[in-house]
Amino acid sequence: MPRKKTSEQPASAYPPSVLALRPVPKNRISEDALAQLVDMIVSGEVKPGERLPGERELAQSLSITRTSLREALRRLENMGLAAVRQGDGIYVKDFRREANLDFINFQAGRGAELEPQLLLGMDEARRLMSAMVVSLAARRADASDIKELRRVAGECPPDGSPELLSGKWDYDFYLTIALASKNRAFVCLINTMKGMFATFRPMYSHLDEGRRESIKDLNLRLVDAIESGDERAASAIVEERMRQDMEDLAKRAQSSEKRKGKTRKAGAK
Amino acid sequence: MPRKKTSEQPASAYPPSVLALRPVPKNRISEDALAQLVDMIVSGEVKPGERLPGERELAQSLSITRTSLREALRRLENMGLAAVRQGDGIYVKDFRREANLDFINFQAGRGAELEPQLLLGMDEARRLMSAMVVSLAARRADASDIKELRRVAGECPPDGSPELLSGKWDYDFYLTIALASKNRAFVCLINTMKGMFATFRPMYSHLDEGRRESIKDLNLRLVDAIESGDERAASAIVEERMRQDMEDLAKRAQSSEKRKGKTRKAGAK
DNA sequence: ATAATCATATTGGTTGGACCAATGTACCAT
DNA sequence: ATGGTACATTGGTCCAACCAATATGATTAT
Repeated sequence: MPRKKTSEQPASAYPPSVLALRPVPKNRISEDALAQLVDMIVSGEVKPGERLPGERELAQSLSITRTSLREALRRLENMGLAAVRQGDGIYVKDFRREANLDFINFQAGRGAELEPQLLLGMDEARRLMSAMVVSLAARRADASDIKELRRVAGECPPDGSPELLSGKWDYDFYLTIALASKNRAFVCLINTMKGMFATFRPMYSHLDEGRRESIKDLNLRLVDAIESGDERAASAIVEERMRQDMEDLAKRAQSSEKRKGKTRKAGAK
Repeated sequence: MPRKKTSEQPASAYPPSVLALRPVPKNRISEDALAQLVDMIVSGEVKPGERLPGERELAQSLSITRTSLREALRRLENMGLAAVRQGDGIYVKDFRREANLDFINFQAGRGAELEPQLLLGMDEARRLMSAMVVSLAARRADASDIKELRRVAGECPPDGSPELLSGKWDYDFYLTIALASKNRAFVCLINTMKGMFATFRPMYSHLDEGRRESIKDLNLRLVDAIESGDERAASAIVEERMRQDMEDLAKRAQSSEKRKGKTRKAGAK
């Protein structure tokens, strides 16, 4: 594609498509390899401290080149799952102790079946951190922030709609809140949690339907609370709703757990 | 190095070295390249939406191979600073809006001079999130957690010692707290914040000296509060100390700001 | 015996260049 | 206008070397 001048690029200018189609997973081969490596570690197939085969052998096992494998390894390192040392080898770390949010992000981003314990932990973290950001936003939001918040909240699609289900919308709303908190670290935090929104929204969508208050109304109420500067009220709105969701989810998970007896392993091999 | 059996590997078995030497930056070339790209973006040398030169040209400019450049690009993508699209090109994203914690982690991890605004935001986030984890730990820590906490806290080196200055020790302590919170997502959070401990501890070390209570004593007091299960008291200890630090830091930053008139730019080029 | 030194095989790090696959552009047919 | 098509450009992958660090074991010095 020969370029001409290509001045700018308005970033995300989505077509007005109404259909809800998955964006088509344009796999990068290193991502697939990475997923396999992660599964191998999380499933316990390889244990902490253990030494993995060399890059050459690993690449061959995965039927890819060292080049691609290395791209995967960089991220594996970054997630805190492995340590790669020149002249030595690739060592598995204890992910229960050393994995970081990039790991969670990766797992949430793809379809990976998460361990129930981790899932509940993520949800709790999401609840507490969201409340925190909301609280800060209530303290610092100025008039233009409120305006923007109300705009985003007003555009919230109806409960159950596919747009909302993608979690993209929750993300947009909370990103706006984070921007209003005037703390860029929290903006980064919300961005890191992006994958989590996509993970949880579909889980709660069932609960949403037939509820007394639509998400849109709830969020508009939240904006009001933020505008009034009442930190406690604002964070309480978030806490309350999310706590309800969590309890419902836990209840359902519990009964579903009972139904199948034991937890399945997610490992590959 | 011919292998034999290599059973396990006790992970970090540091020699009893007393000297405080930097671990020697064993640069991976892709890291250097990455740092340059990040600087280019953060400094505003290239703007959001803008299109970067192709991989081939970019690699040549950096005097590295495409292979190495690509490893850097993967992380640049992961930090939320750029979007790479096959057949199209590499586009700069708006880091103020889309960067995530991996970005902060990277910046904090190296010496990068952080913008004061971001620095204060990070500190506030650190304070709030630490208090949150402590609060949860107070709610859920069991006897063995307390024992481990007390052990780690007891080994805290004296204020001003080089060990403590590295931030590694703060990290260990808070990781133990996170483990006691029984929420693996928070364990991940602490791991993501690891670089921040290394960033802030040296800043506060000046304040530590000549203080009424050593860090060790403070933390032992914190463990007591956690043991008693008093969430409020426990988180209050953290909040109070960190708030003090923040205020002192802000005060100092302010006067230092006044002294030099304007903020320096950290960009390369 | 014990400790220091050295040679070496192994392993990750980097290179250069080739080819595959996706995509924007411009041009053409309808 | 609309839709198709050829093509140049750009990222994605592969391959096969060579460089650099390091664990290991034999050698040598003490």
